[in-house]
Amino acid sequence: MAVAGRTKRQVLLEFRTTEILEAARTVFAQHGFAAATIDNIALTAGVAKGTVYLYFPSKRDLFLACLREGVLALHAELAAELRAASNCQARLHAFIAVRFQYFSRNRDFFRIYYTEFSQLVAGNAQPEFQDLYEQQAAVLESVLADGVQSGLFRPCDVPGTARLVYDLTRAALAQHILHPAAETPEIPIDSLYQFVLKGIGPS
Amino acid sequence: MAVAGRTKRQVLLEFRTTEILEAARTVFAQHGFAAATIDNIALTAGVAKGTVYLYFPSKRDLFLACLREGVLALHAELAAELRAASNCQARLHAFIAVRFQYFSRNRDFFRIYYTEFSQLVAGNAQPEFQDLYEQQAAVLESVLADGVQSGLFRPCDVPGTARLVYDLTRAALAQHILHPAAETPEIPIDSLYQFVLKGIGPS
Amino acid sequence: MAVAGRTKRQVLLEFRTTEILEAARTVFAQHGFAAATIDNIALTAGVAKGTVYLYFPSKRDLFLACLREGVLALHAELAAELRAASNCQARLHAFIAVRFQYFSRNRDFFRIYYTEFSQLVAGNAQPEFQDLYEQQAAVLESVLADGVQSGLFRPCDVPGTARLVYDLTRAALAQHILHPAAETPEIPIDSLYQFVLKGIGPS
Amino acid sequence: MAVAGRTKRQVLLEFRTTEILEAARTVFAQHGFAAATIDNIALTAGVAKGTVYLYFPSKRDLFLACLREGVLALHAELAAELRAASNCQARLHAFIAVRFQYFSRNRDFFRIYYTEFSQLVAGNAQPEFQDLYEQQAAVLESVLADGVQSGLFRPCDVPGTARLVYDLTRAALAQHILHPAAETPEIPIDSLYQFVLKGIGPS
DNA sequence: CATGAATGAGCATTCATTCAT
DNA sequence: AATGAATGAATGCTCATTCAT
Repeated sequence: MAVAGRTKRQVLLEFRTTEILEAARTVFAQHGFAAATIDNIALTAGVAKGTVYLYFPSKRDLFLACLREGVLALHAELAAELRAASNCQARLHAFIAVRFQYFSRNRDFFRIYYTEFSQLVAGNAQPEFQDLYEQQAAVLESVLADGVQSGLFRPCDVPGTARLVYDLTRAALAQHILHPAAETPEIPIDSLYQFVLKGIGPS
Repeated sequence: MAVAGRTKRQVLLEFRTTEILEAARTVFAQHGFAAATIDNIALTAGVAKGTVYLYFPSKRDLFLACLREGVLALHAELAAELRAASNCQARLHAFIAVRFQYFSRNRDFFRIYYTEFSQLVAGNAQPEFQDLYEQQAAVLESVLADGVQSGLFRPCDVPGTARLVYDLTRAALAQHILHPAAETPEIPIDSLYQFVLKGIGPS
Repeated sequence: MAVAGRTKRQVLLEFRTTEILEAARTVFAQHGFAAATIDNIALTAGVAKGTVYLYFPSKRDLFLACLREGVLALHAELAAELRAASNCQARLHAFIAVRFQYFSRNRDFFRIYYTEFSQLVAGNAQPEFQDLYEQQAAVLESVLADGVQSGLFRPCDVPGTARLVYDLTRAALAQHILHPAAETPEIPIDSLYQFVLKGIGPS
Repeated sequence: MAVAGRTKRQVLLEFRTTEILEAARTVFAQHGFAAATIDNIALTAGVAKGTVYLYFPSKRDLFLACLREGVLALHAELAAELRAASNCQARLHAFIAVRFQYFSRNRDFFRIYYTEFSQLVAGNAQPEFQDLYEQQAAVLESVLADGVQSGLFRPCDVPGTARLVYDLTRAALAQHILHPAAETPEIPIDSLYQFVLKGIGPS
């Protein structure tokens, strides 16, 4: 009973947390951080305003929780795919493909992610988010470093190029999410992969 | 006399406008649109709050004026360099170089530019800004199209690739502005240009 | 339980609404619409500024609510008295008497009512208020029409005369409220009624 | 020369004063006191904002000057007509007719007059205006008193009845100005006069 | 636990008034 | 005398946060 009680409590806690997080993601994506209101999020989540504060201490924290949750899920998917990839080129392809597919499935999250990323540029980002960002860059960096060592990629400034590729995929995604006409996420993936591999110079 | 009087007025008008615009750029860059306050901008500009409204009808208008001014100056510089370039590869290089150099010189403006750009992704951008954006993409597109036709670039989806390159430069700039350690803007330019031309694949 | 809960909420809602409405009436009567401030109203009501906006969406709405509430109460009293009156002359007397007595009891409201009425003249009145005004004029008109038909009143331009009498009572009330020396509302009522009936000409 | 110089100055002073006063009347009539702006008045008068303050020390003073000017002109016309009238009934008729005709010719002024009058009810009117008002009431009162004494009017509470008649004409005017359909000011005058004389009772 | 009424700091915007030219 | 740029106090309204029920 005691165990079941605690479990039930745990379940409810998680349920509410998820519920509010999802509502927040939707609202933040639609209006941006500043224009989103706790009222609107609570309404969307189907709870009272005060309830939001039982689960998240502040609006900013709620926003960051949205960000963290999405980024961690993305990282998990990416890690799985990278493990499954056989060589560096496959891992590079996986890096691009997973991000494309994940964000295509979670467009609301992408809007939040992209907006917050732009805060990085303004120098106002949360340290935690910056760390998550750096972490991903490091993953890609190691893929590139392996590739260069094994001769599958041509020698280059690995950290700089890693960031370049990282940023490029984000930028391409922004295009893709921005112009939802292209409903087929596969094509941009390969096209992007080819661009990264061969550039636009003459063969 | 009349001419002098009008000139004096004109001068004051321009002076104040510039003064306020510069203050606004600084404050918007530091805090973002929503968190910036007119009070703060006025204080920074060294004028009273009401004075700001003598020159700009609203906070939003002031923000857009910052954006417009910077974008137009950038476009002007770019147009001059493109005219001076001898062939498509030189023009592609100029496209990348001018943007890099302009934004390196105007970092506050870049923050505003980048943030507003992220609003494009959220679908909340001003039509005027979207037009300016599209216009630049079109410029790059024509450079690429010429290059493909003349064989200097390999055949590709020109509009898509143009956006890719466009977005890549912006993303690389974000990196560069974000990590101001690298005070030498020349290296990223060439490195970026090489990346665009040859990708990272093995030669 | 549910009923009690809902009732309690209902009670609080009505209590606060009334509380704010009364404060607003006082403040609007004292300063007029433009010079009244929400701050002052909130202070008078003993609530915070934001609370006012929980019950009324805007200053203008609050003002109109004051107006509406008072006018509707007046109309209700008038309707009851008119039903109780036996003939047209009695109804005319009731029309005058009820208005006199109601406004004597609600002087703050009269100030608001009278001020807003003057907006009618400037052509800036709310349509809703204009409707309420016209409605009352129509009531009096039907009293006069009946009276003319039954020979109790002499033939005349009924709509025009109705407005004349309507306006006259309002004007007389303004006098009465303005000079509160005469604390006996009965005398002006009969004196006014006699004036309406017989004018000032020689018998 | 000195005389001419002073005269020229005098002329200009009067010209500007009138110019601004007329503009103010128009703007106050259109927007009411609170919503009227000095900017708008200056623009309408064709002078700079600061110039208004050379002729009138404050917005409120400008408003009161509008009021005073119009009221004094009305009083002058009324005095002339009263002197020309042969007996009390003629003077009563003149009282009604002059006011009707004057305000019909000066509708903008009527709006200001009427609005300010409603301030009297709220107890916020300027003492000066109250005096002007009382003065007119006294004029009418003496007409009525004479009439009662000479048997042309039936005995009544003279002061109270004077105010009644006074207010009635103002109210009827409001109707007339409010519903400009009736472009013939003569009819309401006689109709009003008859009402005052005979009331609506059966003959 | 959940609620939602209440709070009040905060901000964009307006405009009467002043004063240097 | 005339101007109009500059001022800054004033105010309607919003919304994150708190807390009594």
